[in-house]
Amino acid sequence: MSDAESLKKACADLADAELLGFDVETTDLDPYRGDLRLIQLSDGQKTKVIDLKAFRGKGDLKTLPELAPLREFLASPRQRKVAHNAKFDCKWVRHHLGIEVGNIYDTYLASILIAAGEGERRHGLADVVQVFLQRTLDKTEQVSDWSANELTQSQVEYAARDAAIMPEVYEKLNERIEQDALGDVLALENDCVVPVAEMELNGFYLDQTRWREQLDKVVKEQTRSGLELQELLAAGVAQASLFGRAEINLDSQAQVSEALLNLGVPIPNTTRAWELQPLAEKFPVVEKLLEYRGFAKASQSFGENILEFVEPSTGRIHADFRAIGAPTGRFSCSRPNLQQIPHEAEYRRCFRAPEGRQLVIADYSQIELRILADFSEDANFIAAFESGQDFHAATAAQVFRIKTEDVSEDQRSFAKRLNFGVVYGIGASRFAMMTGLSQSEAENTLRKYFATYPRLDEWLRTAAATAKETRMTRTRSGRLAKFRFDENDRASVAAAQRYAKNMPIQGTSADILKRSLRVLHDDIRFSSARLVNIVHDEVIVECDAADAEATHSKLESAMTRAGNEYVTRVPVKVDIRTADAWAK
DNA sequence: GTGAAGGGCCAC
DNA sequence: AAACGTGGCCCTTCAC
Repeated sequence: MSDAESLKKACADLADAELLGFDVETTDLDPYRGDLRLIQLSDGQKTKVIDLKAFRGKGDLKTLPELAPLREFLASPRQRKVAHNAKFDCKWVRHHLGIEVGNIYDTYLASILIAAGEGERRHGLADVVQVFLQRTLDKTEQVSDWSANELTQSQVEYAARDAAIMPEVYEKLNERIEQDALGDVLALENDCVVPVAEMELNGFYLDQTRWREQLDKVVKEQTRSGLELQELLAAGVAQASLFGRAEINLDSQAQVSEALLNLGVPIPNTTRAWELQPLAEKFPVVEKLLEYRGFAKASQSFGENILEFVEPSTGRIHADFRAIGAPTGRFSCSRPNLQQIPHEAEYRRCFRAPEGRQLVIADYSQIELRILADFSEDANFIAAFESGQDFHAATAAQVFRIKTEDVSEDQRSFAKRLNFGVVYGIGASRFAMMTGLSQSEAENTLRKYFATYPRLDEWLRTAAATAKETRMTRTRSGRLAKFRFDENDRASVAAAQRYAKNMPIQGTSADILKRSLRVLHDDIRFSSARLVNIVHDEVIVECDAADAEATHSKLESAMTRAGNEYVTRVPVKVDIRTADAWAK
């Protein structure tokens, strides 16, 4: 339909439904580039396909009175809107109709939660319909031309079908969600859809001039370093090649390895930085290679490519966040990945607040260790946090049985690396390699560590043992991870056990971050504050300079409250600052 | 030309 | 022989 009267009637027709399939068709994948063409709503019996093309000519869709019934309908929390990858639909409705969709149920996220990290299962709507309804869904019209003046019968039918099937998909999926006790974690995920959709629409402002200045510097350095490296490597190639000096592709590890061999450098199995590092002192060419690699990485991964993601109409970067990017529940981010911007100030200072705005940057302090303390209920581990002192120094004091003020820099460093290693299920050999201790010294230190924290030791052992039996584990929200391993393959058992130790910790951290996004969203509504980036345990909000103080306390409070919902035996600490830019 | 695999490295 | 968890993206290499 495409007129005001029938739109009003359509909304009234569906008003009594508790559950509605919800879908949109658009002329592009990017809401900043294309138009929202169709909105489809269905209770499973009655299906309404609303063509916005006719309304577009009449004014701004955000305020057009004729669309008011639709906007109210979508915003209302009364009907549950069931959509597949609802983030997509929410972004379009938010951007083009100015509406925050109320009461979302995302079957895409539900399907991923049910799969619990198992197998290579796909989660497109057609895949989910196949698995849960044993029916084949034709998606060929998905990529058809949705900008045509007149849509074909086939297009309209396709659009209607996608919405009409959703209530049925919901029934089947939700049955499994209940069976697998995934209701709470799905609610957590559904609550995040709108905050994440808005974060992507908000984008993160990048100072392109600063970025380019930094890039120019790096490229110059890379060129200089590359020439010098070429010089040093040429000596090796000259002997090997009758034609004398040949250009080496410095980005080819095969060519570089060969040249290094010719120079008599005893290269290890790999040419990774941490393997080459010990050789750098003896061989200037290795040192030069490492220097070159640093500049190459910087210019290739954090150069022009990032600038290409700046949306011209906003001057900002609108990255793509996947809510369940990892089976642990962590987000992943791409195009570009704003979660891997180098920590150095030269890069992060380019991500700044525009004129008149400020950034409020908050992160959970040592959240994974606090979660581990909370899980294990180890009195000493908890005490180390409750002391309020430097945590790694406090553990060093406990492990080495000395006063905190007597802890040496070395001892603190050992404690720090142990604390982090433990979260990943580290073994003595890896710890030895990491610290330069001998195997037996490493074993000794680990033994002392676990003697200090007996309940922690116990928790980790139980996690590993249970994993072997049940082949699954959960986070605090009930997020489930299943894993496969071959009982006869010791390496695969060990890998599964490390995962079983780490997943509940990493995953609970993800739960907490997600919860904080929802709490924050509700707290900053109707203010100038906008969520612009998240990095696993960090949240970045941009706001008017005048609102900085209020935003600061709202963010701190939201994150603390979210943390306290999942971590109760250990204090949750949020480090927070207001700044012009992301850099410290 | 396109795509997958592998090495390498950035983040937490 | 041995590897400490989760990602994305760059480049080269190699197959089609």
